[in-house]
Amino acid sequence: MPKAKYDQIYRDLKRKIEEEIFAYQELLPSENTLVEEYQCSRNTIRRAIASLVRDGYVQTMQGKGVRNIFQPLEQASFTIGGIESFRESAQRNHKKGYTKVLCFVELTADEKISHRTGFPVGSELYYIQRLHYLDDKPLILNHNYFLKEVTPGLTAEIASQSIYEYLEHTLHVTIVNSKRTMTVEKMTEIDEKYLDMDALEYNCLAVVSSQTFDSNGIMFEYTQSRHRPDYFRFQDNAVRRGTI
Amino acid sequence: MPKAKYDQIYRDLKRKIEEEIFAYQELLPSENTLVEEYQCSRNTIRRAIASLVRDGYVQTMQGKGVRNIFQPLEQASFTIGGIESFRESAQRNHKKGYTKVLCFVELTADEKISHRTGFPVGSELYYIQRLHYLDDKPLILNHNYFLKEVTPGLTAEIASQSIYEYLEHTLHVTIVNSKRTMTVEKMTEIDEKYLDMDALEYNCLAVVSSQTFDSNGIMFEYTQSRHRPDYFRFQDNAVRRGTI
DNA sequence: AAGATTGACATGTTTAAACAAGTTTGCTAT
DNA sequence: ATAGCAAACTTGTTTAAACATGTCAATCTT
Repeated sequence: MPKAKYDQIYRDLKRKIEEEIFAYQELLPSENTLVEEYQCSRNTIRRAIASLVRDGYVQTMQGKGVRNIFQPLEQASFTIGGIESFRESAQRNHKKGYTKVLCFVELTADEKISHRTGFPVGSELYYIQRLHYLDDKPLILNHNYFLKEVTPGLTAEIASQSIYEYLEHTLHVTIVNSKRTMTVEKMTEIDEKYLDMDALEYNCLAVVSSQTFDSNGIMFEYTQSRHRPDYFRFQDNAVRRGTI
Repeated sequence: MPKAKYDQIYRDLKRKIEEEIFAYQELLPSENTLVEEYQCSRNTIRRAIASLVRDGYVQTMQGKGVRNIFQPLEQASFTIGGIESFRESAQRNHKKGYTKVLCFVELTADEKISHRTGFPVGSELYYIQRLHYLDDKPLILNHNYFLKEVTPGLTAEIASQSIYEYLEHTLHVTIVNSKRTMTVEKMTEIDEKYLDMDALEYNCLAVVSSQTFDSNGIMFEYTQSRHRPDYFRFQDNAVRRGTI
């Protein structure tokens, strides 16, 4: 599937790091060595390495080399990060997940919705409320707004499976960019009703709001995901400017 | 200060986007046009644009152009994202911030600390507990562990000012990479004591744990930041693989 | 009028080369 | 023995060129 050479090299190096073929704190082979190994130009190697840096897998040091700083982390809980659908995340964590559609309506963005979501007033939208289960526990309450113009033909049936699969494979909408904001919010009655939080004494949720853009640079989705706090974990890697 | 050409172009384009010299949803000038404008090669332009993509400022579209998708966001609350110290964040948000040191001790990592922080057992550490105030409100309770070997001479006095300024300007330690994990945790008695949370009925905190690496790829800091939820906001931009 | 083709132009990938700048190593002159 | 230096590495920046691939509009064909 990945046809670009730099992407193949990136994946191969990433695998070797994850499988500890390169040890923690060890230096990777030099760029020129990798050029010979992969039979490509130095630029292509550097591009693959830049991706590993961005992932927090390695650290480059001018004059010295490229150090492996990857440490496998406990996957105790459900982890997000990157652009990934609930189904993909569930699969990656080897859990069985399913989705219940609580509400599926069409509506037009008024002033209030526009301000909250970023869609222009008057936009024709699908509004979907969904509950995501992982190992039979309701973990995420999702409020989705999709721009009808970009995502025509959406149904409750599709929403109970994977909306993203429908978008990508049927409508050929490609997701390119997603701006996310994470906050902590007081739990509402609706949250309490759907997420089994009685026994636990949390009164807050982790809330992830995201605006998603398609390949035309059009924002076609606004989603608010309300996560049970005991199963929420977000990973991130920040790199000093200049490396990418 | 930024001497690299691609970095200057990146900053200039970023500024033009922020000042809305390029309108939202407008296409930027084509790469070849920018090549003439900035008198550089196409690769250098492409590198600058790649940085803007990573920031979520623009979106590239093969065959079409580069679209500005930047929208100024409400900075109502304290925002983190990127590698930035508390002092820098406060300054960027035009708030006056100060820091109170609650505890400053030296200790050696035992099994328990090692497991929590990722430092090897036996590491000589500074452990610092700090409270960050913004506009006279205590917002963040910080637990810092610094590797003594990399950060010698740290004092409570320095900790009450800016540790990062000391590291960068006095010790010339450059921070390169920071792995962060965000979770939501139940509030403890200590949290309650220091963060004025009585009136509000939150019983949770936003917790950011981070491991920070220096330019030698050595992890020299582990920090757990416990944020008052009503002032916590984390921004992020996820990009589909292949763009960087 | 509708459909197909072509050419101009956009970004995406890859190579090659040169030079800059930081680190390490080992030799040399003292 | 050691301080200093130079050579041989390392990654970082920039240019130039070629070709691939996607988009769009004008034009040609039917």
